[in-house]
Amino acid sequence: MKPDKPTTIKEIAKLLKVSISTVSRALNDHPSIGLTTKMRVKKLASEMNYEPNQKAIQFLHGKSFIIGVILPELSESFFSAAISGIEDVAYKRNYTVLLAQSHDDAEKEKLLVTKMKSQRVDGLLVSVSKTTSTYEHFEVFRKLNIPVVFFDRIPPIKDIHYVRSNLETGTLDAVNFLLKKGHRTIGLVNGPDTLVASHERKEGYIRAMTSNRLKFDPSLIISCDLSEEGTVKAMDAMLNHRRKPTAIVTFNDYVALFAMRYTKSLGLQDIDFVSYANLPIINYMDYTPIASVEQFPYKQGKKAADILIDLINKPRNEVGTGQAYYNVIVESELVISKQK
Amino acid sequence: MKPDKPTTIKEIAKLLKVSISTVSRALNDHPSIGLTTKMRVKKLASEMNYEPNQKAIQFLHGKSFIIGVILPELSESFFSAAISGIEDVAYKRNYTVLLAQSHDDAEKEKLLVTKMKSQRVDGLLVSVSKTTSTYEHFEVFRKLNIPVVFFDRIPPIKDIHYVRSNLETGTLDAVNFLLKKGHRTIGLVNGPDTLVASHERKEGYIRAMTSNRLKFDPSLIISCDLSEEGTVKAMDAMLNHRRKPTAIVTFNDYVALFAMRYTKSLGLQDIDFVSYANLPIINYMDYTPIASVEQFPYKQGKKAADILIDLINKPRNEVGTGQAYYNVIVESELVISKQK
DNA sequence: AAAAAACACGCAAACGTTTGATATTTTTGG
DNA sequence: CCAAAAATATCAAACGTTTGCGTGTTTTTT
Repeated sequence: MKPDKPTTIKEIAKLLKVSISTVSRALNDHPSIGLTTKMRVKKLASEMNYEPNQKAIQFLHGKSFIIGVILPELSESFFSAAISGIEDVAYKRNYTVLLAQSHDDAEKEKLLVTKMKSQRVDGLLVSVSKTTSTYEHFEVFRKLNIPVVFFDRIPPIKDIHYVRSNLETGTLDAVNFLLKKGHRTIGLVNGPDTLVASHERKEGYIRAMTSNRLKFDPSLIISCDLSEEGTVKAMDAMLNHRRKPTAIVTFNDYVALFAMRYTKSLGLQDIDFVSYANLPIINYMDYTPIASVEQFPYKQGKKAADILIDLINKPRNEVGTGQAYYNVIVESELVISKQK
Repeated sequence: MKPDKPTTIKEIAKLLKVSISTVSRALNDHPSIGLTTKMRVKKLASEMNYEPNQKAIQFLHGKSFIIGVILPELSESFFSAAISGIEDVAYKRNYTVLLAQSHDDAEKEKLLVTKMKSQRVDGLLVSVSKTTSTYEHFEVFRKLNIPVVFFDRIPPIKDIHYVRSNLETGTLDAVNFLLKKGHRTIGLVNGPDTLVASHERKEGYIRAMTSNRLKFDPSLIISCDLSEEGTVKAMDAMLNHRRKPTAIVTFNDYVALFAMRYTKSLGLQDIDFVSYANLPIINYMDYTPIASVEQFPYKQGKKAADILIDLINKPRNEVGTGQAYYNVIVESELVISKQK
């Protein structure tokens, strides 16, 4: 067996003594090719294991059928779930996925954006890194009219397409759930005030309290830096509060774990925890939150990819003519843990 | 701002009134272009935000600078770590990564292989799905002389390149470690006998015992199906063994968790566990194995990608002329947990 | 001062495919 | 049986870039 170069349309044409264009059209079921020729061409093509050279095709009409995806960390289960959603719609709609992780490094992210550009991706899906503070590197894509859709971690700028989850409603549900269980003093171990996500949790918390005609006590919301030490410090404050909470909402599952481990080490067993994210690991924990706000990363990924591909195939938007931007909110939802 | 088409070399040439080839050579620092022209060209190019059209280049010399990666599940931390390794070398060596998950579905895997082929990847990195039992779909690549490197889950066929870990030495270390701690009766909750991985663990176990002049008791190795129920059943047998083990090696961290949870529920606290994989989650557990066999997925990914890219750039191997295959074993290593 | 070397640049082909315009053949209807 | 219509097939351009070869200048060498 020779080190074959892949079969080309040209060779098929030569062997069949027809023109190149005939072969091309035959393979694409063009109406102006006779049935018999079509058959002959297709037969030989499959015999020769012909596979159209996508590079040539992509080059020809300036489309790559590749979407670029830049996200911070695949090892975070949120993102690995999201990428599955992205992949699934991409493959369904005949695109392939060029993947890259920024590892939460703004510089790496910039570099990746350039790389994506030179690979001529048809569109870009981005969840920005934690350290990213400027956003001009995405402007190139705007100039080239290549759509960019942000998801989950979206930059604080105007006129962008994005998909994100709304934690406010999830938090509302969470607090309502705890209220219904009879809790009256509910703490919130929140994240840094700088995060939008912290703000949403807080708002949801407040809405739940006030809509139940309960007074909202700001001192029951304590921010932490999400580390174990930070969590412990926050929990200390929480447990020494004059109104000691009987239930606590934590910023995410890790904070919940830290907090639960700490309360347990103090011999406290009677605090109910509710958390966010619903990581798979909580299924393996000894003590788990009694409920979790699920953000549906798979769904978010799917939605984002769908929008991106829609944008790619949408008739060219004239920039300036009051472009519409997709701003999709995937509602979060409270999931009550199966009690073991 | 018009909906720009990207700048081409041609436009630069026209504006500068030089030939296309001059521009091309200038940009590539070809020696036969004068310094002044080079400067002028480069200046204008960057002003016009020129970015070479990779599609055209790739098409021209039939190289895509893309490596395809097919793996079962990104949500498994082994693979998400591996992909980071792959990515890192790929980017370092100027390749990009086309990613796809088979979700352990053999059919999907086949489809993906086809897709990768038509995208004309320069090479393929594969960890085969659990359900894959035939391997002809990879033969196409062999015919086209596109290198394929398997990693971790490698197919049982000859003449392939692969990178995998060797669990035998890790197991050896693990058992030795337990022996040194004074344990004399050590159990092994193993996986299904059909897995190579189970076999390696068993061999390591046996080697450790015999090399320490201890009699090897086959009844202390119990297979399970890796589910929670299966683990419990295996543990039951283990705990009712006439020689009740004081230490147990488990097939992986999940089995360890199940087993530990079960022993704890029985009020047993004095069994030492050693496990495999070293998942990040064990840092969050209440009871953790005292040591873990690490398989270095990041390193494996890196190594595999390096080999793949080497193969891509290696002068065309004439098939038939006694080709050499890379068979790399990444040794596993025992990691002793930091005691909290 | 003539020949040789060095330098700077341009021409045109090639990569594999699609596609609008055009040419050839077959069929149809009168 | 002929023109017109329908069916079938071909031609050639285009996509953006690289690169071997050729050619016209300048500079250096003897």
